[in-house]
Amino acid sequence: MFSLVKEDGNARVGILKTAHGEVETPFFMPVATRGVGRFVSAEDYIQAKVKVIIANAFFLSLTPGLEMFEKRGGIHKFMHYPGIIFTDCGGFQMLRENLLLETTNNGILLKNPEGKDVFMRPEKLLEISKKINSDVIMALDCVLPYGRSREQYLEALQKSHRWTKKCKDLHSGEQLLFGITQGGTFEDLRESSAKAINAMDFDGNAIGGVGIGEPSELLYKMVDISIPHLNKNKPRYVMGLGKPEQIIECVERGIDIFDSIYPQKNARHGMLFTFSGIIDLGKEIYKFDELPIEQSCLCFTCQTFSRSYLRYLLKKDDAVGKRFLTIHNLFFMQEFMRKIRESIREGKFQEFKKEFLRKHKKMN
RNA sequence: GCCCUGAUAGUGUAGUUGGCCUAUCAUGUGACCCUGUCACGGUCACGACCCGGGUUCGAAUCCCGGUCAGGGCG
Repeated sequence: MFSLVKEDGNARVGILKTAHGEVETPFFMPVATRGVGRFVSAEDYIQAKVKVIIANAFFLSLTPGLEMFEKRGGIHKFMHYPGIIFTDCGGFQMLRENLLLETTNNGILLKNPEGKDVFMRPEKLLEISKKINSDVIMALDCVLPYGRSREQYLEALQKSHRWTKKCKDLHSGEQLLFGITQGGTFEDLRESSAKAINAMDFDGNAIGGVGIGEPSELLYKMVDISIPHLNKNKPRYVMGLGKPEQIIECVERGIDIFDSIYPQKNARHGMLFTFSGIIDLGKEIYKFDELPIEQSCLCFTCQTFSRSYLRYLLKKDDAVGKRFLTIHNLFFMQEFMRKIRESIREGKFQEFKKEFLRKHKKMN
């Protein structure tokens, strides 16, 4: 399932094997909550060299509905994407006030914008996930917003561990199952959660409940505390991180998997990542600029369009423009991760990191 | 040449029985933000009463003159 290929400090390159092929870690997967990424298609993913995406079991169970997956033979055929697909569990939706109704000892009552409320519990999650037939199932966790009390995090952690364990007990078959740690920003809770989840022996271990408003230093601290207790021979995943500098800091600490809406959402608003720094395409200086976003970039957008045209589409609020901008950031993230892996393989991760961070700031 | 109508941020506008206008809204520009459901998103800042004179305690608002624009008549 997972094997290490090379280590450079705590950073490592590995291979994750799934029912739909294998992928090198560390990798970044874009978010396709309802089986589609905003403004991009499965074709766009392929062209942008995206090997893995993450969808959401909760939302997929609402529409198109589970019968669709049973009839079509799972999510891969349904959305016509041949790569690896993770599915998230619905735990993160606890942070959305408009979705969370309540939590009980057994699960989460979520508001369904399209019909009857859904009680998400381990049994239901696994039933859904089996029909969707994703490659990796994220076990059900209990997530609290940043800034709650220790008592609240402790109570949530007990629920989280109960649900996660239940998922593990119920699980069987070819799909991989990852557990998720919690504990807010409390060091002792993070440590005990990492130990508990690790002991449940999942196919991979995720750190959850971070990147939700806490300072980056606190995030790194939580990762530092968790890592020593998470089996080195299994993939480690920090959920929800999409800022390149956070990703590279976490890779340095031994994290293998990332996901986020961040690169896509910001692309649509004119923030483009390049290896020379961050471009804000909204700036007037790009009005008559015939250069691509990034001259060395091989993505479809950079090979085809000038910044001035892309800026024009951005200002026009045009959906096609949003697609082009998204494609660039998707491609950038894949290139970014590829370069990280290459540097680890060559034993030059530190140099790469230093050089990347030196350039990785806002241009203009 | 005469008459009528109008003139408010870069653009389009609200206000025009005088005070509550340090002037509305949209767009624009600038800054910051966006992290396991991503709205064509959010927050903040910048930016205007055509010019001159008058009435009045007080004028974007009323009066006079001018300029410009549109329309009408010669």
